[in-house]
Amino acid sequence: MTPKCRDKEIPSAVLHRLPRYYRCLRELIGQDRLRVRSSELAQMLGSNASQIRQDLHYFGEFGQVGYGYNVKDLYCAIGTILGVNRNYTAVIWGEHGSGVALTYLPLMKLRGVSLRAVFDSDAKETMTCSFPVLEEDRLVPFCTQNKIDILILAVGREKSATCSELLKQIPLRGVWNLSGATLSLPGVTVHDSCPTDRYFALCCEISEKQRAQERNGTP
Amino acid sequence: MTPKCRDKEIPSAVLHRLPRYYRCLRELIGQDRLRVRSSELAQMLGSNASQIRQDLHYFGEFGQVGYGYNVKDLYCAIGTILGVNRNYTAVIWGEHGSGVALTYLPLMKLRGVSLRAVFDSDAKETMTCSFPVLEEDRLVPFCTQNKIDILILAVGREKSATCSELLKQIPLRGVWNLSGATLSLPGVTVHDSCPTDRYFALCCEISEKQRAQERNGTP
DNA sequence: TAGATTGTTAATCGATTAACAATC
DNA sequence: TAGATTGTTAATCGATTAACAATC
Repeated sequence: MTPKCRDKEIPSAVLHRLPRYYRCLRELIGQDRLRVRSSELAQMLGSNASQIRQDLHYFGEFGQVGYGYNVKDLYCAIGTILGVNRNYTAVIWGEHGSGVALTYLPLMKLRGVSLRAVFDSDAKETMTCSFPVLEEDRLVPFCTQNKIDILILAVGREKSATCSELLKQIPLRGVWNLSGATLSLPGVTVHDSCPTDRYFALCCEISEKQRAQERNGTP
Repeated sequence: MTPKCRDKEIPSAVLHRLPRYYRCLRELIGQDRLRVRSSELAQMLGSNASQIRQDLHYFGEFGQVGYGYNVKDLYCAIGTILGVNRNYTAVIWGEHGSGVALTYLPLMKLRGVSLRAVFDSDAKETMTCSFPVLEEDRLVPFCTQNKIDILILAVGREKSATCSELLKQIPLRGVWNLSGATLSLPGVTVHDSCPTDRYFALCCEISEKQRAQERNGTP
């Protein structure tokens, strides 16, 4: 039941769906479900049974023909693929409170997320934080000494331009870049995701619908 | 130079890239650039000149052969497509501070985003907020009376199950669903994006690399 | 004019869905 | 056993990239 060691890389579309599968399975465990069919997973995720089987197939054979999947086994297997039990350590680098703000999102309490510190100089007065809030000049030594794996970059667009140089001094494994600017850090896995973009994609779709209505004369 | 009224729907891949184009063009305006080539945009975005031209082509002909694109014109045109000047109004619904926390992200100060209120019962003690923080029982009347367009749902997974009924009572245009749960709201455009998922996708990729290294015996 | 760069069609690539033999 | 459901291959669909004529 251990994940296959495929030579192929995981297709990016599959990789980005895995966390959703993981959440879905955690929910099923909460409901004390023991087995689940690909068709059920598909329904929960608004996807397609074929896709579920196809996706899981990249990692091995987790299911049993005529039965389905064992919920706990599949949950553990996907957890392993996601690296949840490697317990990567993380810090947040924000400004004007954006760093501390992120600690209030449900994310930070999840299994597999080990937040060690927040760097956010001017946050102290405006909100309380249950993680240590440190000064920016401690960023490089702190991350180096504590072998931090992941940095969550939540500074604004303007400041982010100046961050690259500092980040190059830290032996990170990955950066989750929420700043909106483009980072180039050789050897470091960088995932960009600008929260703004999702909001405006939603606006765009709404606006499209409105335009269509206006064209058709619906008042 | 006004966007074409194509009958075709915007392909989802294109729609999700538009906000990035928009950000990119704003940066160029900040640099007082007047014109830009598709190849330059491509480089800034880590994409492909062909793709830029192909994408823009869905909306009309913004460029000039042999010259490129006028930065300001293109910026305005994409703004129109995104619906920025429709100035959709929004509220946030969070809990345990997650709602107020979102107001600290740079998002909320952008043009085209009109945040009107935050509903987050137990946030008041932990942080200050520059937007009105209201009690949850005012959610439905407030949104209805003020004709709120978009609701940003930032409550936790558990609570979100109970939100649907309340949300159905509000005539919203769209919901940006950060809760991780699946919402079904007939007639309302819903965009799901669970911040957790991006973090774990990053972990997954890092973990994959580590596995590959371990296989090859790199210590 | 000549060089540059678009709009647009065609070719390629990857991702999704359908179908079904294998089998518990 | 018979029914159910997987793993897996094949077919379809959509998205990306390449190529080039049109033209400023």
